[in-house]
Amino acid sequence: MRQQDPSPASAGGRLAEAMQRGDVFADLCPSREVLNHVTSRWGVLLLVALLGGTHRFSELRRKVRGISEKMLAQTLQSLEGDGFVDRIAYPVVPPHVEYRLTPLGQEVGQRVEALADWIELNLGEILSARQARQATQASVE
Amino acid sequence: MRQQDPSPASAGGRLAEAMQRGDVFADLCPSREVLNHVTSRWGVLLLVALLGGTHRFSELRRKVRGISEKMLAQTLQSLEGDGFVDRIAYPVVPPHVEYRLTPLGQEVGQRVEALADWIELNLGEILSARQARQATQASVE
DNA sequence: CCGTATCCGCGCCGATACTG
DNA sequence: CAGTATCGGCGCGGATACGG
Repeated sequence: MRQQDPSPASAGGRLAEAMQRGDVFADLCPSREVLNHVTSRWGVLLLVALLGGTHRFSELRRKVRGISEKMLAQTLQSLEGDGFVDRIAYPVVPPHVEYRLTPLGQEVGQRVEALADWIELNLGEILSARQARQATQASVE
Repeated sequence: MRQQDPSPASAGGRLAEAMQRGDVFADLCPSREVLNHVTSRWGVLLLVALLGGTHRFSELRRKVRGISEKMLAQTLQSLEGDGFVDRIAYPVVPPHVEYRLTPLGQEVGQRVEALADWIELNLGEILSARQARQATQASVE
């Protein structure tokens, strides 16, 4: 191994430890499954949307523009299954259903938003780094 | 809209604002593309691995158990393209190539690790929440 | 209004073989 | 050692239609 001092930049969390054992990568690993739900295409956006408070099905559909009913229902179910969202159905006609984050969901949602927001904030720097590299490439060939 | 007070739980970042305009969801949106790279199946694991320091291609292949050469090369290229990793090739035979995080990559990597580690830490609570809900289901039907 | 069911195309990704 | 090239399965997810 190249260097095993545990504190150069990252302070190595449990994930880093688990990587050594190789048991993070089995796709059936529960934490990988949860991570996939959370970082999935629509999971990220739904968590951010729900950080804004309780929403109805149709409200989420409008707010998360471009999502199909199928994926909205499916993603909400997976997040509900992980205990991140609560589904509250009022027995009226026409049906009225509300979704909101559980305390657990708010915690994970904040971390997801922290990541997404960082990217949004630093997008300029990221893209200009891309430019610089393309210029280098051009001068080489 | 149900509630628009901007400070119940999340303090709403730029992402939340952008969602209203609907320009976060275009799949060609650059920030969505970067987010997809970072949260992709192997992107997460590579960033965490590289938080541990510089690695060679074959070292990453061993550390991130289960990844194919194709996906390793491909994911590393996308991360390099976003300015998150540096690729250093030494012109010797046999070839010797090292990968390490840029300062930008360390920042994003820390946020990814924060998310992944939180899940790992709270996995017990997540799974027991699932249990509780299944028990509820069983008693209902 | 809030979903479920079905069909199906497209792209991700693993396997394999090959190059510098 | 460090990749690229090519093929092929299969699952994600969009479109559509239907039910409570």
